[in-house]
Amino acid sequence: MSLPHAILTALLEKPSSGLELTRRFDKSIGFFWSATHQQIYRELSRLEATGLIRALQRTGPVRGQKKEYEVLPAGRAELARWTAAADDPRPIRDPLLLRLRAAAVVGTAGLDGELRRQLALHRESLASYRTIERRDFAPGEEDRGDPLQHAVLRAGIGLEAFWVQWLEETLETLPAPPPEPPA
Amino acid sequence: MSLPHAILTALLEKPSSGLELTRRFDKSIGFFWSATHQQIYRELSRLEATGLIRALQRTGPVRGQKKEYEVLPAGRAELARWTAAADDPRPIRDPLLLRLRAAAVVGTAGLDGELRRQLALHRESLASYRTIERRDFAPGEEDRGDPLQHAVLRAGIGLEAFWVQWLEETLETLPAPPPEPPA
DNA sequence: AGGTACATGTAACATGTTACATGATTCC
DNA sequence: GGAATCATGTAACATGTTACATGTACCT
Repeated sequence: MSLPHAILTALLEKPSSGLELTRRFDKSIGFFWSATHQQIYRELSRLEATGLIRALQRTGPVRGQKKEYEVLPAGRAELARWTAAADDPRPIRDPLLLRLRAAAVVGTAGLDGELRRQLALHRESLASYRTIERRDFAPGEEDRGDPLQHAVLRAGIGLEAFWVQWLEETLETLPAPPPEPPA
Repeated sequence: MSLPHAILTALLEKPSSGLELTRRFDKSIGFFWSATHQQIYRELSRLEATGLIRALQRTGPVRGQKKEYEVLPAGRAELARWTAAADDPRPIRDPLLLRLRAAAVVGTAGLDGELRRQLALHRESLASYRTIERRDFAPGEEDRGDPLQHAVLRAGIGLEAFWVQWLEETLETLPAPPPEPPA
């Protein structure tokens, strides 16, 4: 039950329409909770039906016309409750680890290349998070930025850094792949 | 599409019935890909229908009677293909990070206790993974255990260690919670 | 009038979760 | 024969993904 709360948070930060939310879920919020516009519209309808948000006044509900939502007091209360509620950490669930386990059974052919590919992608993510950190949380300058938002970003950086290091180590333990045949 | 491949891997390691698979998904495989028995039975039916596995001979298909499956050559081939296929890393998707972002908007009341709870749980997981590592991958003793399986375990250890460290850091940046009222 | 971007939505399906139903085997 | 355990399954629902449908606003 995270998506409704993600939307409540986004709407509290700034009342928005479905499409605007979709764009924000492609950027900052989407770094740790992605959602498509179909999910967002479905969830907006539910949140409105349960009285946690409401649409800002409009003459008639016409398709194709922008519809902005804002959070109602009940929505803010629900979000505050959820923020501090007991909820166990998500168990690890990663297809790449599954694939290593499968490779232990069916062989490592082609695995080396895929691990290098993943490594390159994680290095990219890591670099982009670090750029954001330098931009939004520069040290010294009188603590710009919310410390909680900084903690979230540090989590992203730490996780990407972990994967980079783990992939480098794992590539070393892998048997060398066959050399590329000359063209 | 990871569950079918998780099942193929498990069945290659050892042909099993649905319930036996369920138990194995509560242990080693489940550390990085969990599944309930309902999911497993549903997927076993599909894998059998698509010719990747088959049930070992039985007189009549009776409810309540054990049914063992084994992987067919097509299943092994599909697993090998999937192992080395290009598949982008899973984006981060963690409700706890969402909750921190929400707390930046609705306040940090009660957050401290929940972070400490999460920290305790991650410390437990970390300790249990390290115990397994000492047991199955003791150094020196002529490289017992598959290096790929060891890499998977190192990922679990690294991720739990990351969360422990991150939670410790984050708790320090949090404003102190109100003192407990005396009983 | 046509194209493009904006904006909201439906439909169908895949995956994951929760609750419940049914039968077989073993032990007392 | 009743309880506990083993074992397979159905049903209903929640969540997430993919493809498609419909309408508005603006520019040329």
